[in-house]
Amino acid sequence: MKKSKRETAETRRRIVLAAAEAFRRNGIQATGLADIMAAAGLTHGGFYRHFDSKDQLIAEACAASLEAAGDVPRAFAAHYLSAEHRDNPAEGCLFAALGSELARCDSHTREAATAAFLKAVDALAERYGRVNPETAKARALVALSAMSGAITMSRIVTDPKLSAAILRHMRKHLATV
Amino acid sequence: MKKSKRETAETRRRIVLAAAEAFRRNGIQATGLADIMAAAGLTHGGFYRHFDSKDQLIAEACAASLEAAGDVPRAFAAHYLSAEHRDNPAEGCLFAALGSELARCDSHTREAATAAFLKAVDALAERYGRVNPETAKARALVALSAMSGAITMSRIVTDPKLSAAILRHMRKHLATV
DNA sequence: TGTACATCAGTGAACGCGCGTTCACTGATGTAC
DNA sequence: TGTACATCAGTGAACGCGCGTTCACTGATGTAC
Repeated sequence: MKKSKRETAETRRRIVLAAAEAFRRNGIQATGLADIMAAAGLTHGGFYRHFDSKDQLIAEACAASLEAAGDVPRAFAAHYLSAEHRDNPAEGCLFAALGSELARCDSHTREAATAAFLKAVDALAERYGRVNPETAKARALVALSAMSGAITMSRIVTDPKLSAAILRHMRKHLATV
Repeated sequence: MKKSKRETAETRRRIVLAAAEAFRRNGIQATGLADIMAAAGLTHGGFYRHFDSKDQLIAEACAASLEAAGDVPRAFAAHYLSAEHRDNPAEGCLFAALGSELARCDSHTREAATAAFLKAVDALAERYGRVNPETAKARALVALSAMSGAITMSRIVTDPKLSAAILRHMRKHLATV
């Protein structure tokens, strides 16, 4: 059942994207390779034709999640701090979905995360207009950290009103900065 | 080898505290019951004389972590956003250490977390002086979410200077609010 | 207060299970002639 | 262009391992008389 090079590359990509979603939805440790392979429409035996280890997939899946986030869109904070984002971690921000797990990942994964974070910081800083670049970058650092913390807290809390209040007040707060 | 009631209660407490530390240090899923029992100076077989399940221990250990945090001390933000706190998750804030894992825990655990978060919000709000209570509470919500996000980001990032900058800028930012 | 007995905290071995990983095998693909 | 063969993506079963959980057993404790 050998596949063409193009099919092989597509399969590999499918596995990475399935992993990126599953990790954000259920956590890295809680997601088994068999789950991911099944989500990609395969059996788990074939995994090692594409990757050396689960750790390698983790690094690539996280990089893919961060890449998919892309540049910071207009009205970024409003969308980031929405109930929709809170309720759909699988399609949302990696830092919010996996923050504390990410902090314990190996250096490959954390370096990918660092690069993507810096890229997001720069993209956001550019939108701060006519302040000096250092100040803009500092603001962006603060805003991104604060936003990911707010989404995480809004997901932990069991009271829906409190959860909504966390997002609403953080939105207002960042609008005034 | 039956133990006295007092000894039994002390043992139970020791298990909970060992779990609270181990969970924050290594993550909840990554920490085995045998690890915890060994840290408490016991063999793993005795676990079920004290708890019904790992989930029950998770809830109690998280509650203990949150309780140990206690009231919001003076110069709270400066200490919370320190390199020392960043480098010692085992003795630090539960939300920062386990945020994304906590968001996937059962309702018992998340309710304990919610109650403790609200308590911390109120304690911090009181320190905002002469603004009206609602505004103070909103500020406290924002500050606590932002701080936990900043510590988490500072732990993910591999560049020490960037990590320090995240904490420094968040400290400055919250000082001006 | 002293004795006989039921309780139960803790031990250490065992359980089933799911995990990451490996492997023999299949058969379509790509390559060499 | 056609044929023969090596490659290798994917399957499905198996591996060892560590996990949460259970259990028979031990012996000090607390209780009933």
